[in-house]
Amino acid sequence: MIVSSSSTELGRAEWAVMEALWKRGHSTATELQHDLDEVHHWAYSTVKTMLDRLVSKGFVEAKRQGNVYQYTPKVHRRSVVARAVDDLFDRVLAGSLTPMLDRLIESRRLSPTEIDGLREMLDQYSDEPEKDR
Amino acid sequence: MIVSSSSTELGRAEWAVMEALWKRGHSTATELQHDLDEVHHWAYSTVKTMLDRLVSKGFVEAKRQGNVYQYTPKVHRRSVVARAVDDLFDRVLAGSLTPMLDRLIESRRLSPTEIDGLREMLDQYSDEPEKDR
DNA sequence: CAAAAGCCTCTACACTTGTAGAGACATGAA
DNA sequence: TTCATGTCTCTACAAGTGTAGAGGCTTTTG
Repeated sequence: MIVSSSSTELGRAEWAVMEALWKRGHSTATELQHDLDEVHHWAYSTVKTMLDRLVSKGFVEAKRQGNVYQYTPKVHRRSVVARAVDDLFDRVLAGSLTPMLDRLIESRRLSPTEIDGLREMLDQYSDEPEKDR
Repeated sequence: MIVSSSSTELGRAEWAVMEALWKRGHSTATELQHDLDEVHHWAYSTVKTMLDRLVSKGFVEAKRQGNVYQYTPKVHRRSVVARAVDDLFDRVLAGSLTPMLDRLIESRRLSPTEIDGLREMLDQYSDEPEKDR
């Protein structure tokens, strides 16, 4: 097959597929399609296309096993999330962070536990020497 | 002119134009094009297209003054940022926030001042009663 | 007035993303 | 062996996004 592209970004649907794949660790297209079917009613070929695109973007690895492909994430969720966050910064916030943090707080998305965790991180962070910028 | 679309999301270039417009408060296409020219070498018509798309998306208002259009933001930066942040959450983080905060810290994007600010916000936040979820 | 300059409108095109149908191949069951 | 079933490959298409050229009106200027 010849699907080719190479952007670094994932669309919504692609994310959903990645999430499903991360959840399973590795999987076939059919399995994923079933998993995803609970939420998104995508045809097999839709999921397959997504997977193949993810492969050409380097997020997923495909190994043929007999006549079936096993797909495996090639990247950790952490790092992809990191990229997405960075992306939002560069793209949207362009340097000014506080509006975002502000928003985090405002929208009540932080659980008390998360707040504590964040406090710890902050403490830790301000102890450490500053790296760049 | 008949450019029509209506998604709620802004692409990179659209963001850049919005930023430039917010900075000025209101502006003509030509002015914006000049402003943006320092970073992005966009043709006049490129900027104009962006503006018109932003208008049909409801982010910007266009008023004809004589033979020239004055463009004005119809939405506050805050709220658009908020939307973008929410979007990233729903799309990417799907509930688990800490990786994101983690990332914030990790990437050294927080200035000491911001950290202090954040501390304050956290304090304030944990005093307030919890709203939903 | 004629030419230049400035801003506008139209139109277009390539790439990305979401979504999927149609037909091909293989493999197990009748 | 033939058929059904599972899986794959190819192809396509619409909407969204980045990018811009070409040509048209109007206002300024020589």
